Amino acid sequence: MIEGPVRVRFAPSPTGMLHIGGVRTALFDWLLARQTGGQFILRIEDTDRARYTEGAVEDIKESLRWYGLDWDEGPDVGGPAESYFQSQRGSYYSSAAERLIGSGAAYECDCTPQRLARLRAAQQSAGHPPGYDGRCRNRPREEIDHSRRQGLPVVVRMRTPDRGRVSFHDVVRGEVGFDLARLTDFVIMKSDGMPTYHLAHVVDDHEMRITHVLRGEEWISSTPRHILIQRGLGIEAPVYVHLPLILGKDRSKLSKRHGADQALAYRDQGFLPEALFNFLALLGWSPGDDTEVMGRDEIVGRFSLDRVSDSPAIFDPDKLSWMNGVYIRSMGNDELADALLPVLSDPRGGLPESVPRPIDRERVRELTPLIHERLKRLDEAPELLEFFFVDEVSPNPAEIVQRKMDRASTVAALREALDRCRGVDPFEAEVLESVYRALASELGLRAGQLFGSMRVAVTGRRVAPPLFDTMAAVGRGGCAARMERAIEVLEIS
RNA sequence: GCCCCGUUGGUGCAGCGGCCUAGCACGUCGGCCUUUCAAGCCGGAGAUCACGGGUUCGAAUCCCGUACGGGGUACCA
Repeated sequence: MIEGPVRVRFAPSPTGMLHIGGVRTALFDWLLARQTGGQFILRIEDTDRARYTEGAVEDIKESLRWYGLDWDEGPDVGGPAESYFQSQRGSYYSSAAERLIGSGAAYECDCTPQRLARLRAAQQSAGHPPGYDGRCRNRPREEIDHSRRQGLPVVVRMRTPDRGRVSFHDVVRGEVGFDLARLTDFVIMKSDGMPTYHLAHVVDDHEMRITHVLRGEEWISSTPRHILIQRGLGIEAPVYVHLPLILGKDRSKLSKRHGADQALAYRDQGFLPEALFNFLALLGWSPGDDTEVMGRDEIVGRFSLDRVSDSPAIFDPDKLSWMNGVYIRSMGNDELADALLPVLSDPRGGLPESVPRPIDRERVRELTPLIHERLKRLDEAPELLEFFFVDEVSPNPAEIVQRKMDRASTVAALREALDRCRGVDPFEAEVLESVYRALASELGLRAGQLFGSMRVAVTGRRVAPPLFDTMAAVGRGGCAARMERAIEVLEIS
């Protein structure tokens, strides 16, 4: 447990749609902030002009909102450290870079990309590790200024120690050490005047008084660079928490191949944010006992960094589906119906276009109980409810005929069923059941035989919600018409 | 190549030196319920705790090595 409020940030780079791994990181940030009464800050790291993607910032915000991760400072809500876009915080980075140059911790470099590429190629072919060779370490100021006037690109590099070790404490992994000899002078200011990630986030985390840095494990090996920059600037390091990566079921990096990897894809596939929240919380963390289904508040209460796993978390879509089903079943009827309405109305994947819009909300509320516990994802509803909304279904004759029956006996049974249909009063499940149970025994049929034929006749499907509830919902007229149609189908084919 | 991290049934997680004849969940198989499918309930199969050495009275748990997996090694984050 952490004593005192934390300040944590989620700092995505708007280079594409937000990935599910990013949401998990943001979730852990958020949990920590809410648990300790601290602040969760959203900061946009848009220092890479080449990879900037239009719409990515909107996607990040929309994703966080859908998952219920509200930020206390950042875009749209502002805050004391405004701006929360790195592209608008240039002066912080340039003055930090100047200080580093002034103290000799960093220096300017006018090596061209071509030279660096050649250097790298030579190192690789010679079997050496790639890295900057330090050509500009002691170049006189005038030479660099001259290059700048010539329009040559000039960057700022950290002067890294040639030997020694740097080590830091990671909450998840403990003491982690690196040999400085293999860390070459890295760029902190690019030639376009933008800082690199290494400089920018260190400056901002300090400026924004971030206490805990939670990020993916892929960052652990660049942490020594961040320590070096902090030392150069004379600022204190935050607490580092490197979260285990999320891998697919085949233990490779999560990607489109594993199904949805984009944060909002889950919304579009009919998952509930509460289910994803719960599921994602368990990716790299566990409460210590066998509890799995937990609501937001319970997770906020039980979350703890020292229970974060140090081995990768595997994303199991089957388990997510199961959990989503659990959350769907826990919803109230009207709540589910209201969630289903937009899904059913969707022109793509919703009910057929022939069903007039808007879809009747009351009707959906009546039908929801019939599919409630059969649903794992909201987007399964249109398929399950379709036959209630269309005028006619087309039953397959082979499916109407049940085991140990033939066409003739089935037709005879359906004729009787159709006949009884007119006399059922009121036309409700309970009455229907007693009428048709009686019919089955009169005909010498097993209940399953009669009901099976009727089910296919009325719904057009072999698998459907309980027959009599379904019939009551379809109504007397509809049931009669559909049974007539089934008899026809059997007779003409 | 080099550096860093990891390794418990098909899968996810629990286990933090004796309570482990290794627990829970997903999946799977069987049964009950039953008009189909679900849901629910009951039960089963499934792990020499990656491998090899140590330390210890005692190791899934600590140490070393090997194998395998992952991450990093940019004027990307």
